[in-house]
Amino acid sequence: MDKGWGLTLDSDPVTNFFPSKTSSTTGPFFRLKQPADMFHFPVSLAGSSEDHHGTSSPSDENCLAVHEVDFFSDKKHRIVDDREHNKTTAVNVKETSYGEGGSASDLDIGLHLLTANARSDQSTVDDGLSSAMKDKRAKNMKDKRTKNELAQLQIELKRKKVENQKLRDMLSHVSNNYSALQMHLMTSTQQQRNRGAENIQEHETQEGNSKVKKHEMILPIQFMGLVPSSTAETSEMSHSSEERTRSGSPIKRKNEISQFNQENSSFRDSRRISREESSEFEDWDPNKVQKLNPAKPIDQSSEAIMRKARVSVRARSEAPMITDGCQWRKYGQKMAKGNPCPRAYYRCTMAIGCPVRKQVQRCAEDRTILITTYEGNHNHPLPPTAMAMASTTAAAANMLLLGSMPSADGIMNPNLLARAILPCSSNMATISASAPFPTVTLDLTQSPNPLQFQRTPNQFQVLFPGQPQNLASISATPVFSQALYNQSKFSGLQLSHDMGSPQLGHRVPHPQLQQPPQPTLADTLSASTTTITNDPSFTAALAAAITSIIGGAHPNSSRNTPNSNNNSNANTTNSRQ
DNA sequence: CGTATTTGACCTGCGC
DNA sequence: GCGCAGGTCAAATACG
Repeated sequence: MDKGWGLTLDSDPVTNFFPSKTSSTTGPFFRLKQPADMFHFPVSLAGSSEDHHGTSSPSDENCLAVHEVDFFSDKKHRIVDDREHNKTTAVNVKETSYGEGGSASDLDIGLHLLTANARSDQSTVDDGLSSAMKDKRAKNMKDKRTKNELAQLQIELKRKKVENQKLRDMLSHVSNNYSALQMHLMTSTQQQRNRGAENIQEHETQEGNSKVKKHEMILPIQFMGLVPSSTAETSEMSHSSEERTRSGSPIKRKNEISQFNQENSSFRDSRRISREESSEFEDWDPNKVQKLNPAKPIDQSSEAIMRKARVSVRARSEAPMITDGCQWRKYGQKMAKGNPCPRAYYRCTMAIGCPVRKQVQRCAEDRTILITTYEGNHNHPLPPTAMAMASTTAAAANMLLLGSMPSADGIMNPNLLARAILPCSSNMATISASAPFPTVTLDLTQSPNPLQFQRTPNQFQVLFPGQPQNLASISATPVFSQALYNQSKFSGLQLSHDMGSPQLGHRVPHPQLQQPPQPTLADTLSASTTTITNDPSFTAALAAAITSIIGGAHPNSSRNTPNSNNNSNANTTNSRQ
């Protein structure tokens, strides 16, 4: 502060100028009022340096260097390079400061010194300047203003980028917290039920209980698809076929085994598989694994079903496929019987060896409806935009898993289960246990105006119980997935229990099966609604979910097709070719 | 030129 | 055993 003056103006929109680095190091001193400005000052300085050098001219040496920097706040700061008492500079300070609405009262003591000095010398200086010099100077000023506007825009751009990055970090953080909280809630609920069940089933062996607990701890993690589960995935892939045979009707078991063997045989073909995938499957052997893991009947069989459980999402979309946040690579297309539209096969490419696949096909009856069928669990973290759909499908798959438990009829009545699971919207979610794989269908085509939700998410609590069409949109949220998951557990198991299950003897009984005070669906709905409405991340999750649904219908969303998304992951799946 | 998509061939299961 | 259908592979092709 020993050689320059700083001044500030709050309402002067005059274009600013930055001093060159040279000037800033040799003499002029910048004084900024607020510490926050110091944070961004280096960025501004860098831009200003270019401006000054780019317009350097003899006259520039006499030109004013007044800089107005619009930082985060609305306050604008003018930095003055006094150019060592140059009188011309002083004149321009006066012109720009007062002539455009600047208030002298806003000036600090430095300005007063400067302007006082300028006023005293103004007449003589102006008299000595030729009109040509004035024009030239005006031109230079204009150029500098333009360039500074550009610099300012660049600064703004940088600032926006920084803010975006911060927001992304925050969103990621919130998502992680949300996931953790969600899982904590789930495990707590499970443990609570376990405690209640343990009071009743005292005859159960300690081993059986440990299996159940392990099972219930594993499922939420995998089903929600919120954490990397490479180990879980590999274990999932190493399920014994024998355990698969315990989990369904003879037909279903046969299909599962054959399908799995088909996969296994193809995966074992070293010519066809990548090293990453082969490492995941090459050692698979039903008998071998059965020997190695003789004491994991529950999670093995459940995960085996999960592997083949499918979640079909029906949504209206003009795009080739809906935007679900994941990256997919198309690996095949086939004409399916009974549908003139081809069925496309996609594989998740967000991580090496991710087993998730999906089929995309247009509805034969209504070409505007896009049917996307998901299969498998992601073995990698998901971006927030993908979390919604992934968790929804995972929860639905879990609904299948628990709903397809063996019963007297092999598999319980799908329609009955669907109505029990989603009593308020049985026409939205349907379950098909027909061969080859159990499939739950989420019909999102009945949502009249999803944007309405985006605008007024608070309506959710009101609309949830009574408006199935909105439930469709809701179902795409992780929260509702949680509700779906819980409901499926309650309903499915309750039905299983009611209908009797002679084959349950082969499995470790679920605590819920023998827990007298079963939560009612109303309780579940109420709890789910409370959870949803109290969840601070719900709005973001809902927005992401809706975006994932709507995005597919947007013409521009086609850029999110595998064509455009797989660039960064191309070597992931292409490496095997 | 690297990567993604296309598309015919191939594999497997299932029904007859 | 044969044909059909679903699913996958991988060479050919397209694309940026």
